[in-house]
Amino acid sequence: MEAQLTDQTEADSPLERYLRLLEIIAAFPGRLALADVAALSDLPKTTAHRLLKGLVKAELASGGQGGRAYSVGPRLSRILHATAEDGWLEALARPTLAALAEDSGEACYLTKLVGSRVLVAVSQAPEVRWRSYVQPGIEMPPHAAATGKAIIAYQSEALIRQALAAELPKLTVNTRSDEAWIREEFARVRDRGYATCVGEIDEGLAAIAAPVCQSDGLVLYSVGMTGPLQRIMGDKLPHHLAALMEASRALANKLSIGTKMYQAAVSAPE
Amino acid sequence: MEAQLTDQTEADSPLERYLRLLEIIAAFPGRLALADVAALSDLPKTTAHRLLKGLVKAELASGGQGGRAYSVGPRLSRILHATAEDGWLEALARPTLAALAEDSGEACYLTKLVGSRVLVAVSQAPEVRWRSYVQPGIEMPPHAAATGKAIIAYQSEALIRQALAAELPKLTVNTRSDEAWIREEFARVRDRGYATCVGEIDEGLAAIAAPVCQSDGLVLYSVGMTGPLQRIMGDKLPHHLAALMEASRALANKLSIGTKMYQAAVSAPE
DNA sequence: TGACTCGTTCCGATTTCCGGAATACTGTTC
DNA sequence: GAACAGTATTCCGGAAATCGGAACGAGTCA
Repeated sequence: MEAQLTDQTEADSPLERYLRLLEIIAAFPGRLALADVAALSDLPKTTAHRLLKGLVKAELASGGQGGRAYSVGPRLSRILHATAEDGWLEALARPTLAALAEDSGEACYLTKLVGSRVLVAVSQAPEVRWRSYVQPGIEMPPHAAATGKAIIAYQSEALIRQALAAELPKLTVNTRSDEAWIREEFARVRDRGYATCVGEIDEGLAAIAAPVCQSDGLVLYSVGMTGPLQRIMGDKLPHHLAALMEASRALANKLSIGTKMYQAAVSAPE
Repeated sequence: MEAQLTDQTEADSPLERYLRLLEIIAAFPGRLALADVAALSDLPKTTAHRLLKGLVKAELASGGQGGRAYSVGPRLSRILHATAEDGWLEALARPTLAALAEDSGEACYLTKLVGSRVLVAVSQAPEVRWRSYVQPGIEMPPHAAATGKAIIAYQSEALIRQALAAELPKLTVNTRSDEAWIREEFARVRDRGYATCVGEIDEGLAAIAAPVCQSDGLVLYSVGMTGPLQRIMGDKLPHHLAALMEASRALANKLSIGTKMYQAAVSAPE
């Protein structure tokens, strides 16, 4: 072997190999087959195949099976988004949330996906009066909360399973904890484009929520509105829904630019 | 053999463990010590320590040594930036590049770091006439091109070594391929804040380039200007350099908005 | 000083990874 | 339809990495 030059290269751990492959498919997203990856990485086809399968299973890469065109999976984005201290997010989302809260007179908030959990990132109560307020940082149950459903329903099967593996408490008589129903509910959410919560967390409270879709189709955030059941689900529901969907679109626009700038800037040199 | 039911016990491969740790430190950046990570991940201290060291060595995480506060490293950002279609980048950079090209009358372009290679992301020729045009997507050699030097000179030792491990062809009589000289050149680049290429790629061509520095020091892009040697390196060089540095600052500003919000939010109590 | 916690190193048992050889699955050509 | 090229995928013995309990230095508080 001509191992003169490769000799000085540092230890080639399995982790390093995974990352090298990931960088290769990241450089040419969606246009590399197994043979290409193997050639570019100087690895035997067999080894490249095994490593790629590992990357796909970990959701770091996607494609592979039959489609034979690998690209970067959703997990990287999820990790980087989870790092965000919510300062910049707040600055971008606050105006939209404030307008939504003012228009509806209800509490509105933005949630984000952290691992397989859904946390409140930014919260905004309407000016009018103290009605309700959603504390930033609290966790939204994926099977009951509108914002929880609105995010989890759009995730990969692996992440959905992970989310549903957690304890799913029956909070009220309306709460459904059986997986079959929850999956049907997720299908309804995807079908309608928004999620609801009708007395499933608190008997008198309802909520509606919409996913915030990135340009690449990933859903890492959702925007929600909550209040007394009659006020949310009454005559004004169509109006609330229209405003919510409009807010979702506006946020998608801002966040898709803001997150990319944030990703460029995050991480510390030393 | 028939392990259909054991299917639900997710395989806990080493890669999966690495990622779980990474997600944990991503969720609480800069405030977790080893013991915390071990507790949150349900792993023995020893194992957590070993895995974290692996993450740090791979530049997926940073911190660790003594500082006892882990956070997400620069590598994830690099990978995600490599995958990003350059649409948003183009929208942000095009006006600045156009102004620079118009002012100088030369071809100007923005390059980005992809793995350990430097590729042209956005290119802009001056209106005046056909002079030269740099094709987006082509690779810039790290030892000869001004834009290559301007990015690689600011990277970590590991990435510099990786970049210089590639073949460094002697393109003209002026090209230097010996590592000692290249590292001195990188030091000069860091010292002056810009890079040059004087007939090192084509005998009659010269180029100048400046890194686009994020406010935290990370360099993922550089902006360059190229043209005939006499026109670039002649009397107008000071003017070109000033315009280039100004363009670099303008681009850095656009890309760093996220960081400033982040820092404002982080400078909190405790 | 002693008790405590922290990060770190050591090392045998265990597990995973490695990659050549062989196999299965396409779609194309004659 | 048979032969063929080009894929992706499985098999499996040898090699190498990982695992984590035990033990070690360094710092801290009482």
